[in-house]
Amino acid sequence: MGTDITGDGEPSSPLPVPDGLDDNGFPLSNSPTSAAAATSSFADDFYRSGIDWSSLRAAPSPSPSEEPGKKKSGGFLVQRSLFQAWGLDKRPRREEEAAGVMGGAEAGASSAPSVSWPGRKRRRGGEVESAADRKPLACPFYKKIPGTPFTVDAFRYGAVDGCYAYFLSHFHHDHYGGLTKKWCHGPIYCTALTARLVKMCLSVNSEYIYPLELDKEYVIEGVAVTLLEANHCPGAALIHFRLRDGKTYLHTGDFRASKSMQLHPLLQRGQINLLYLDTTYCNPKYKFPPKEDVIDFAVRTAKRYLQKEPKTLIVVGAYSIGKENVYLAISKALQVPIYTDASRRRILHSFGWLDLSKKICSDSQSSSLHVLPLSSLRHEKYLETLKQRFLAVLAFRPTGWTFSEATGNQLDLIKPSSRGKITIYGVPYSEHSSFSELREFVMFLRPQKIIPTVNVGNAASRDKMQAHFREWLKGFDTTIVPPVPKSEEQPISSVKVKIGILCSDAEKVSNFQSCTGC
DNA sequence: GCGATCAGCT
DNA sequence: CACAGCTGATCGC
Repeated sequence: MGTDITGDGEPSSPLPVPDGLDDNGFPLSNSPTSAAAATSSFADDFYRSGIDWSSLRAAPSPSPSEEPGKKKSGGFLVQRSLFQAWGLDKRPRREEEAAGVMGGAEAGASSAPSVSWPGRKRRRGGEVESAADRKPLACPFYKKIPGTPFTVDAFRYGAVDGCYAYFLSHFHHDHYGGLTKKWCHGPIYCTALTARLVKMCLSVNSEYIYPLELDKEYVIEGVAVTLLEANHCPGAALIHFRLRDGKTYLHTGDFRASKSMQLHPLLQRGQINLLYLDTTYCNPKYKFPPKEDVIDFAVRTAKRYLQKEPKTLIVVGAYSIGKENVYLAISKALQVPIYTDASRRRILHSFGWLDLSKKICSDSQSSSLHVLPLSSLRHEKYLETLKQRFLAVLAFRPTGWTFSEATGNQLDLIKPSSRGKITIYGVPYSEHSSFSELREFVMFLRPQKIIPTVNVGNAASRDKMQAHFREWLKGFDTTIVPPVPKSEEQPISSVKVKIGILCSDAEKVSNFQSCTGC
């Protein structure tokens, strides 16, 4: 598909990787299926296309004469130096173990390998390896940003060789997995909202956390970095990188593509060399309506049920963060406060989203609108206990999975599941792009190359996605319009923001801007 | 006991 | 299917 972007030549000799993984962090199949071949051809394809992935590779044998501290450009980056520079000359004592090498759910861990590969610890049926025997996880190549010392959402691999800056796209478990209060592998860059959650919920040391404002260009390790609203959960960001040589990459983290994104000056047609794409629903079978329509449907449904039975408890299922607009809209429409437990209240209040905060109450008795973990919607205990105060329960389970070929965009065709006085509606409220939204986004952007970041654990699924990408980009030449006039050395940034100074908590809070995507 | 991780599950 | 977790078991400290 793409033409050579860099002409930088072939990557250097591969890093030593743990047994059982290829040098991109993909598991080597034990069985002689086509999966192994397809895996390597997938990765090879990216290598062949001329992207220089070598910058994230440590020198084959780190030269002892290498000056401590980081090298800004050229040559290899040696992680060891960074630890020395920080006086943290210590690798983690226990490397993360090789489990879910595909990087957790967002990488399709469960579709990847039911095969177990060497290095994976077995706990059941068989011998148990000791922790010391375990091999470290390899960071998969699609989490690394070529030509930079950056990774995105790569916290479960311990210290990643050559990585000086760890970006966190948003605060969902499958992206921050591995982040704990013991984190000491390097600075973490994310939005201010995500930064607060990382500190509050994971107790990560503030000295490692660097909150960035949306739409502001920062220069980090010589690379211009801008975070953009991702239209996913509060604090979620697209990450835009502009390298010194003019190459431009966009990492979508998790996002829901929208028409308004096309208006962003950094997302103009033909300006992205490499797109790391959230391909969660990159399959034509995933159709769902705009979020507004789903919210409208939930509000209408709630009103209808309340009319029939005024003593109805409305329940909205939600993960830690995300889906706030569903229950906020119901709260506003029905003029009822939102009850949820203390831990979620703490998180929601931390958003600094005043409209939401003022609706939250801590007394379950005084509210007929409750927000629960999605898992509680299965257990009927909670619903049962509340039946003492309410005569009926109407629950919403908002997820992009709630789709049906038949219903498609027709919300009124949704059939709830009912048992007694308890009714549960699965509503197709998605915080990821639908297939058609993905297609429109990609066809607008016309990136030179696309790396899917979700559903990559399965070779067949990767091939299907690549086929879609080819189709979408067919007929367009892949010449990238330089985002800046091609002339002499470009200053990397018009608005330079100093990075490397730790903000005080007060500064970080005052920097907070209300969540535009909410 | 506590925190972290994993298999299994939805 | 698997969103983005949760649960219970297990391990190291």
